[in-house]
Amino acid sequence: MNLAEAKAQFVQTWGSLGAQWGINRTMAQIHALLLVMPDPLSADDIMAELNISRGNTNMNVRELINWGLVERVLIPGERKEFFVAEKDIWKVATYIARERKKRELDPIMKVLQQLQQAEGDPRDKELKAFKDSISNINKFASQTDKTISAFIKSEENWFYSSLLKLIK
Amino acid sequence: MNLAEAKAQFVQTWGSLGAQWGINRTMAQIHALLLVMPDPLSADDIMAELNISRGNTNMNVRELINWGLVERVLIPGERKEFFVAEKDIWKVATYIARERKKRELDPIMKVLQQLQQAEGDPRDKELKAFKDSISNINKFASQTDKTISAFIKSEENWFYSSLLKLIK
DNA sequence: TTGAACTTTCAAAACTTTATGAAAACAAAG
DNA sequence: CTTTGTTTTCATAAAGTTTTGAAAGTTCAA
Repeated sequence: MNLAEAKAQFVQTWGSLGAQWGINRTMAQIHALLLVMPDPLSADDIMAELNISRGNTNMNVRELINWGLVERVLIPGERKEFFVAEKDIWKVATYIARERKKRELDPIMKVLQQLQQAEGDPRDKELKAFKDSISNINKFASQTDKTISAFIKSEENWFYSSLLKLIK
Repeated sequence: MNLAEAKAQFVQTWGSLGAQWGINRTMAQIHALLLVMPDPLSADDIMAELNISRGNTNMNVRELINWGLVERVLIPGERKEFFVAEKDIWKVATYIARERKKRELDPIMKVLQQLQQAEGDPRDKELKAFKDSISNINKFASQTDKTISAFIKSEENWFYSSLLKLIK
């Protein structure tokens, strides 16, 4: 397998992986393409490389920027905008963790809190069983939340401490 | 909020959460319903409770059984089949982890192995950059794989050790 | 101010996934 | 073997998601 083939394979694999997660195929493919390209690409480059429309490119690049996985860069003398992906895979993982926590874990924890307040006769066995189930799920969710927060934080600290070294 | 409302809310929330993951909405709703019901339900119960068709019920229950999240139970004197969900949320988490590892992580690791073999002039800078990227992703994937395996294994051990206590 | 280069939006079309329900298959009881 | 209650399958319908591309919007140099 040569370099071009390998790159294409990577883009395609990352794409179908993304699809299995909540991320859409094109968004994952654009991310893969940028991950594998050392230099910034323009919207036109991405369109040509992946054979997708301008609108599609624009939409998905914007979403990647929202997730913090891709950055706009300006190249002096060029009018177009260019894009690069965060290459440090640990950072990528923490950005994804942060985003998914926000979108998935936080909302369910909120609902679980409410469900614990379910009212009724305290001697009702069914009610008791329900509250127990919810309480267990709640404990699990809190534990998971703490773990993810710690993971995200560890990466942030790493970032700030190296920033500190840099400016000191 | 009374018990019935709380249950309905839980089923609905768990359902939309599942949809954000790879799991489909109905599958997650059936799971939630069984989680919250102390006694086994039949296919007809599920159909009535969630307003879905027989085919849909059958398909999604089967998938839940594949994942190990739900079990068929036979009730003496009844001709129908009944279903119960695993209620221990930690076990649920490990079953899901196991299934997702198998479907998502294992295949990508296989591809990454292959991509490291990409051929070409060893002095080519681009090739070198590509191999470096892949190598980093690979390291990350292995680390993740180990962590998940450890998690799955810890649960298995816990299971076997309590089984042992039980029969001893 | 104009117009060329570029980006963004959005309604409609293409595509993908999921659900339905009638029919087939199966299994227990008579 | 036949009837009856039940589960499974599968072609088709419905719902949901993603993509397209043309039009509107923006920016900037001249």
